[in-house]
Amino acid sequence: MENVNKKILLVEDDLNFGAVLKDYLMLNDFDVTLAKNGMEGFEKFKKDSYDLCILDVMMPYKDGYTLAKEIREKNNEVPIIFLTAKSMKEDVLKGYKAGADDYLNKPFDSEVLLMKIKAIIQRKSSDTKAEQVQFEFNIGKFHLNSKLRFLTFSTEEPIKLSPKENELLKMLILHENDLMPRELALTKIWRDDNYFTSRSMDVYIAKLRKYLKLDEDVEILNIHGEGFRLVVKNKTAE
Amino acid sequence: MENVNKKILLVEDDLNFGAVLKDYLMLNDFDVTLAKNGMEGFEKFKKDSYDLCILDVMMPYKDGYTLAKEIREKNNEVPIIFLTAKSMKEDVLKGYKAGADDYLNKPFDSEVLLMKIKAIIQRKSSDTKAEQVQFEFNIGKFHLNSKLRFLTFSTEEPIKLSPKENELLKMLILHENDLMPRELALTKIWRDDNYFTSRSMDVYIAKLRKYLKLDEDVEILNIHGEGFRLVVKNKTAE
DNA sequence: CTTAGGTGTTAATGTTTGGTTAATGTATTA
DNA sequence: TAATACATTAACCAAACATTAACACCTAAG
Repeated sequence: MENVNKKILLVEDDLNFGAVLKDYLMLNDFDVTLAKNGMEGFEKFKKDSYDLCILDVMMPYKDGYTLAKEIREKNNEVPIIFLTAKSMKEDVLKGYKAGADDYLNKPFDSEVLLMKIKAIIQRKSSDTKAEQVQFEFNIGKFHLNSKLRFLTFSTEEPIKLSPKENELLKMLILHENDLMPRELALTKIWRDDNYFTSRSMDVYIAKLRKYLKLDEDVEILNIHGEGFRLVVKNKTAE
Repeated sequence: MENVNKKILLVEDDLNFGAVLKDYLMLNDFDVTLAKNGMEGFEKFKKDSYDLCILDVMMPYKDGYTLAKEIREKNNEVPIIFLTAKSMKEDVLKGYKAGADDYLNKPFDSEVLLMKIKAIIQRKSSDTKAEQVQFEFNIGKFHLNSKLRFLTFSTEEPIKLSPKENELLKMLILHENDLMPRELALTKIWRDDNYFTSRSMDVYIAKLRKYLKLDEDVEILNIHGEGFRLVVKNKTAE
């Protein structure tokens, strides 16, 4: 099934209900992270990248609307579904203003939720997937086949890349000459942004630099505190 | 309002209700095309391009689900909202399977519909819009790329700026020829306004002056007790 | 079952960069 | 002309980055 790897952030203060819902979603092959209040939810959101957020409206410390607004400030793309016991018009309007994609009244039918999730995720991913089918790239005198994870330099034997090397190089190429924010690579590739994943990423940058030495016109530069930049010098007409 | 030019295809067989809804949406600055059944709806869809489709489910000749599927075959992007009198679970599921973005039970509140429309359309357009914050500036013979933190003077090698140098220069440029209050820079960039941060800022002003010496027409002047002013002399037409 | 190879993380160590503070001097204003 | 604001250079420290090595884990072949 295609739900594998789709990550859902579920924020629900009713621990009982939250656990049941989490189990149900995991049975349907989603990768679910449960947070028990808005505060915790936002922490988890910042640390990882999700394909969908399901937020309870009524929560202590930080309600669902407030959380949604904070999430929207960080990320204007990720779909948000609200869960609420009330079905007051004002609440619905408030939800949409906070950037909701959908709204569900409790108690709701689990199959309906599943359908909504699928509909929303499918729509989203088809938006971005359009260009994401590309897996062959030229960079300097190199050619990257990111499907086979082969990096080829002119006529030399192809270099076999590990999954992480491959993903990182691809992301750098997609930002060629431009900043690739460190945080982007960490949340998208490492799926976590902390001190250790950041050190790990440095190691991979070093590995890629070693490969890329074959072409002296290709270089990975650091922008202190921001991220990395893959540059190609002496570019001849493409 | 930003609803102008957003085109909605409304397919509704109840002519009375359809006309009322169309008027309501047009009052809210949408450009609405009304079709009175699925057949006509599909014809109109093929002939023009819409930002949103609102489909009644129960219609003679061709029901809303069938129409939605036909629309999806032609266009996988356009958002679809279903209207239905029934609220049976099966119908809801069927709707999502047909590619719906949302679902509304009749009778519904017109404000809620409006909110859903706005939420959906806004999300769609923001997907493609790619937030364009300004990060490139020209000042005298210099060019500043504040994303890469590069200050370039004609054909020379770019000068790499530190984050603080970059922020400060950007703020000066945004106040070109005008006073940039010391206090503004301290609160925005240093996030604190005291004796030491103020001395620190002086150090950065000195650094920037050194860089800017390359163009004798560009200068940072002090306004005693107030702040600084970035001036460009001998300005030729821009 | 054992082990070699591949993959990724953590550790250890050194280098670079960025920012503050200090030291010293000059300009402005009351 | 004293007090305050600004200017400039240099010294210093912490954080970010770079690189190599060691380690843990898994898988597939022997």
